[in-house]
Amino acid sequence: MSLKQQQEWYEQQQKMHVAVDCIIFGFSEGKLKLLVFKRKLEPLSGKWSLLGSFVRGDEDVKSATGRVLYELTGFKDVFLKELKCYSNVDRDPGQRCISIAHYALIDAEDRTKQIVAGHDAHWFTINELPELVFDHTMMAMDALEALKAEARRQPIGFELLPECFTIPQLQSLYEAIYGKSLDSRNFRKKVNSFNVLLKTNVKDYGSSKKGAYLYRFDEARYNQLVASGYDFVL
Amino acid sequence: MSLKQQQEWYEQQQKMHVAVDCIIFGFSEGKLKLLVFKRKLEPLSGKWSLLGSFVRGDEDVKSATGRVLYELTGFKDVFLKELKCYSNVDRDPGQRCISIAHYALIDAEDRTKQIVAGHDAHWFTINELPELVFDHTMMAMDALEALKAEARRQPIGFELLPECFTIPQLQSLYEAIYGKSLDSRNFRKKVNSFNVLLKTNVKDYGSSKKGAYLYRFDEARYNQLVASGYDFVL
DNA sequence: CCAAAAGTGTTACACGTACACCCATGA
DNA sequence: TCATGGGTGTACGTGTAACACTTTTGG
Repeated sequence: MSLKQQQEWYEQQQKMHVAVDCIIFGFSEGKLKLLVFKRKLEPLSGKWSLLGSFVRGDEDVKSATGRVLYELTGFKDVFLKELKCYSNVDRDPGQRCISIAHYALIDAEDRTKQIVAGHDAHWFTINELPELVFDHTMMAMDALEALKAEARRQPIGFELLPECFTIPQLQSLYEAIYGKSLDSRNFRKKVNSFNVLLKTNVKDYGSSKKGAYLYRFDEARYNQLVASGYDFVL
Repeated sequence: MSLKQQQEWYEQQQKMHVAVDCIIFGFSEGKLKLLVFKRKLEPLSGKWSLLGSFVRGDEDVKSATGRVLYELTGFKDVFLKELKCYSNVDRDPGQRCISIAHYALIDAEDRTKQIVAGHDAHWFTINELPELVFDHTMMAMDALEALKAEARRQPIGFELLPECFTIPQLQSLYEAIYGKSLDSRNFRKKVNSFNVLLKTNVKDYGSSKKGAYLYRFDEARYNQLVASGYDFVL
């Protein structure tokens, strides 16, 4: 096949819109939450929707997700993991459009409140999600499953917490992810066995009179654990 | 935003070619293998390549993968699992083109020999792979990692074997996937504990004088195990 | 009778899991 | 002083991993 023929053949093939959608997980008030936005485009303008965008000609899919996440939340270097490609022929009533979904883990407490207000966005607890446009509800369910599965392979829980956190906070995060309560003694034992926590001398009195010690985590050791594929079952 | 504006906006967005590629795993002669094809298109015509195709307007991504797999190998209802979306801007020197890769598990012994000959294809042992076009080598490496990870979650090993197989065959398959040797007593104990094997009275004398009993697996029990998310660590 | 692969049990150790009480503090 | 959440140790059972010998049969 000549180069010209090849170019013609490429042209014959149907092109498609390629979008990205992002399931944004956060953790606040002891609950696992999802950040969803009021859609600004027809069709279904005004309905709740995941964060999304079309992929530009000069960026790859993950960059596109990172870009739109940055544009709307100001967060950079967010934990982003590819979930799945959604490609049903009629998933978008506008035009043929496939979407590659990623999920993101961010610290919801932090600066997000203003951002949320400024973009018609809202944090919903995962089991109180409103109806979402298109196949976004499916994406959210799939992402939750993936998060559960991933939580036992990697210590991703930390991505959802602020820099300093208490053990009870960490435990309640894992309880929220797994949807069941854990024994605090066994939890501490396990977490300590990984040697990824650095105890500070500071106590957090936010949720008890006695106060709980704040920890930060040991990045080096943490990355080492992730790289070695350690199993993080809690 | 009006419907017209929305349509215009959709149109402004760059469309892309959307392709699928398929990493086809097989198991024969005690080795884990990959089926690769001589590329028939410029650029890089004649080089080794994974099985691929463009996605048509009337099919989703997984269907497209299934279709091209069927067209070239005649296999239907193959185990297919989405791997990852490859979307580097310059991954295809022809045009901007993203590709969603799946991996497939098929019984390599079976009917594939004629097919292979008829399509300029070849089974390569995974650690003797030739150079592949574009980012296909990366896809193959990623697929192997994913297969290893998946093998401990689901009893996918069976997909790669003929209907009847011996325990030593099954063991050597897992040894090939994990890249290490396993203790035969522990292996049998573990496999038996799943109750997915049905012993036949037939022996296979292909690899020993004594002969090894052939087993088939219990579909019902197998599907039940997969559904319950049982951990299949060997 | 020998080589080559199939098949079979037991033991030690690690890890997961269940479980109850004291501590520190603010109200 | 009491209510609330933080923090600690032990005992038991399950599952994993290490280990060697007998059986069958074709050449």
